[in-house]
Amino acid sequence: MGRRKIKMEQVQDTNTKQVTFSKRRLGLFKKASELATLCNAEIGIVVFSPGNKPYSFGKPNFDLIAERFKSEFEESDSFETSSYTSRGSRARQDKKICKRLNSINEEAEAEKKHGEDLHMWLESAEEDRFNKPIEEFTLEELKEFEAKMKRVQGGIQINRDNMQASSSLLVLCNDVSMQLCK
Amino acid sequence: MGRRKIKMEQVQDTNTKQVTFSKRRLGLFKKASELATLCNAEIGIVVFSPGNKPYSFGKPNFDLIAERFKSEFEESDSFETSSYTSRGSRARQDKKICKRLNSINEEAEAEKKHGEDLHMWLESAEEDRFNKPIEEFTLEELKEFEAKMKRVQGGIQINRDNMQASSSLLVLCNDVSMQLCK
DNA sequence: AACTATTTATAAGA
DNA sequence: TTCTTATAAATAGTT
Repeated sequence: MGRRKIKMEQVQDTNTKQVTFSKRRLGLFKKASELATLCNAEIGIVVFSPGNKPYSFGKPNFDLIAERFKSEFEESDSFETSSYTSRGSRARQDKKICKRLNSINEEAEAEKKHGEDLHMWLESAEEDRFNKPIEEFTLEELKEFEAKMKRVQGGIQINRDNMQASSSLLVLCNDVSMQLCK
Repeated sequence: MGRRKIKMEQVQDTNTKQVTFSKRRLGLFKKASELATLCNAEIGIVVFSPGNKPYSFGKPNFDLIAERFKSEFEESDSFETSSYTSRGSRARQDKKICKRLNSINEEAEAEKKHGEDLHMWLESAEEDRFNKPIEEFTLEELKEFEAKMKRVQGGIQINRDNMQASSSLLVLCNDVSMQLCK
């Protein structure tokens, strides 16, 4: 997409890489915004630059949720009025949310679980559904699958609403990290 | 970017919107993949379709992205916090989330939704647009897995990144909701 | 699912 | 860094 076609590999020249990152990050966010608008979709993106600076994007309902969180935080710190103090307070709250997510991650011991997920999935797929398209899985089969997932992971529930809630937290973190690092 | 320029507003026709979503979500993920490759950047994306189906993308994987949140916030926050005050605030947040989760959790639809969500998750593994070198699993494991999935569904190719992202997200969601609502 | 006419993104260059 | 522009890439409407 430019004067020349480029290889899909890490750009070697540091400066060029930085320029490419800036341009493409903006492009990506624009695409995300369009997707959200055109399709009424909810999107959250986090990007860490090669220099490890975080950038994020979120649209649109998650922003509202994030706003709610912010309001709550500010409410709880109503005795502090200077913007400096407020920011400190915000940061503390933000940290707590992310710490919670993090501790969850540690507890999960992600690497191991991934392996177990894979094996579980394999087992489930193996049973008797050889030529069945995914659309034909019955609710019973799906429930059985879920039961197996639970055994492996000790209680996973695949629930859309929970996912949304969690995503809200993640996106809130994104939003926060963007502000902190602006 | 097509036969005609379109207005940046929600697409009205349901079918067209679905097609647009599919095309653009893939485009977005491809862009994200390129950005990650070219600039050695880390990226995480969560997208909910208009039908609330979750899709995600992560490179190198979702866990690492989440991990990055943690370190960023610990670096940015050197304040000590009164646990009393934060607990009050935290509790309010928790309550809000619980309320939200509960309100959405309608008994009548529960079973159906559950089945649909499982279905979604299975579907999310179908794409193979962004293959990456294997890190967490051995090549043998992946090949075996892929072979089995193909037998089951007649040609599914697993996207490791997407699967990991989905898996991680599920783990996060589950644990978050458990902590918040119990 | 494919296919193009067009629009959009962007690699180099200024 | 910001703007310009030639070209690659994405995609809206079509088949």
